Amino acid sequence: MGSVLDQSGSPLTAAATALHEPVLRWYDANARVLPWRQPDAGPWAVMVSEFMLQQTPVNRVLPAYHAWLERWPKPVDLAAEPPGEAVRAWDRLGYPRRALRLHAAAQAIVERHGGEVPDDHDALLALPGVGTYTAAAIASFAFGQRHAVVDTNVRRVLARTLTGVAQPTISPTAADQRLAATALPADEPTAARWAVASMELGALVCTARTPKCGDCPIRDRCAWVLAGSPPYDGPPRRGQTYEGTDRQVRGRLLAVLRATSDAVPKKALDACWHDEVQRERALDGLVADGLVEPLPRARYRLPN
DNA sequence: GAAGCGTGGAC
DNA sequence: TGTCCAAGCTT
Repeated sequence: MGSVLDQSGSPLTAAATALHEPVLRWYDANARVLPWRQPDAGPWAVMVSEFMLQQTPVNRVLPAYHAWLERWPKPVDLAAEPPGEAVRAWDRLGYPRRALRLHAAAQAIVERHGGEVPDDHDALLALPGVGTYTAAAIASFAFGQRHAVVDTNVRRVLARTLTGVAQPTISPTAADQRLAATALPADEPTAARWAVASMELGALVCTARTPKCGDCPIRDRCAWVLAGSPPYDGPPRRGQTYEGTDRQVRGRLLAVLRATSDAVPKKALDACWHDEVQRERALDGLVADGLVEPLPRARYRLPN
């Protein structure tokens, strides 16, 4: 599939290479100070941050992140706890299955890697809850390796600057990965800096809603801006409904269980939602997911 | 490949 | 006010 146009030395590669210097300079001057970027943040801290940042904004992650690492400074500390404690400490970050997977990943790290977060991309990818993005992010941010780190920010930056469209495709594609790989600087340390810098540019300047093109270090070579910033022209992005969904019911049930370490009578859970059919379905789903443990005499708690 | 999975802030 | 969006993963 490798067209000549995708190989090094192509116009696309030249366009990408022209972005590196200004973006790296911009990052050095404008990067946010975030705890997982500090010198004392090891691979475990980076890994915890990446799990929490999957679909949850930075500002809401910060308090949970600090509490988590204070309580569980190493993978072995988390692995020694019941999974329910991870779910409780997850608080209201959302998608609590991530807490379960982070706990399972910590156990796998203890069992397979001597308690140290592995630096190998494939070993990372094999951990529960670690997909393409997170494996590349940990390998790049924590270990300085050269990987295409493709999240929604990077997809948007590349869609605008190189493809010339207002928004990336609705879901990630193999083409995104190829484009990001093409845009990656050749040498390892520069690639690692580019990964975090291009992501930060997407988070702070090249934003989804109202991009701050006036502050952008590469506006003079952005394909989208040079094309006159044409509006999004693609299939409608279906918004997520939430009110009345099983998700909402699950959230309410779990909120009750998080609030106490005691076994909760089913009657207390029944008060969460009026529709019995939906309520039972949601509760069954939580049990099936391992987020809730049923006990004798119609009682429930977070898993032990 | 689509669907399912939380929660809250911003405009 | 409702819609969109936020460092995705799993089945």
